[in-house]
Amino acid sequence: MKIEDLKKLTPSFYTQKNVLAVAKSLLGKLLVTQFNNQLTISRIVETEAYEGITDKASHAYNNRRTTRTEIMFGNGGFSYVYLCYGVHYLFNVVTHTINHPHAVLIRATEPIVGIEAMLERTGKLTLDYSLTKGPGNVAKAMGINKLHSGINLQSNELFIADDGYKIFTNNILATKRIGVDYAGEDALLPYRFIVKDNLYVSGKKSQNIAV
DNA sequence: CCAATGATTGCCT
DNA sequence: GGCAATCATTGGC
Repeated sequence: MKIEDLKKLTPSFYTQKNVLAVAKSLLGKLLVTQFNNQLTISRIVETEAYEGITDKASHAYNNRRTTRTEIMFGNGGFSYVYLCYGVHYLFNVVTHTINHPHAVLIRATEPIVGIEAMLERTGKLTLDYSLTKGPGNVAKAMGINKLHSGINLQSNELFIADDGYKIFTNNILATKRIGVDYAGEDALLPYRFIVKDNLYVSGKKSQNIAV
């Protein structure tokens, strides 16, 4: 796979008003990073939607606008990366338009290109499903950190592409979001989307992958 | 200024 | 299943 063959998702994809539709559409798309000339690609299999100022689980809830979340208040199509628990970077895609701080968290992917680099970045010796299972692991394997917050997803170093791979609607499951119990009734919203039976989806025990 | 905390993970029992 | 790691950000004083 060559980077010039990959078709980036357009700005109008990201500025859609329905963040749930975007979160679902992102399933099956390719997350591409090329930092320091190292190409890594993985396929998105789990997402979570954060619906702006009315969503108690969102960093932008109640129009809370801070230095960290400022990028969410800008136009869709940019990355929002932040440090969680002082330990893990989580990669989000900003959606909707200016002053509508919606975002989609990428929670799990399936490694496609640059697996050696991913193993090196994560300090793993062998490939198993934990390599890109869970949002912290996705960012680590793809080489995404705080420096990559606010990047335009039309950039060549970080973007999402469509290679024609289709996920059918009946293979998508919606569940409540993970780790947002503090959000009261909003913690129950079915805003997490997963590819049915995909072994990289978070929450299952990892096992070795047959070669 | 400073204490509290989290959109998690992995190791321990 | 329980919990420690670890720190930028946040909000209160």
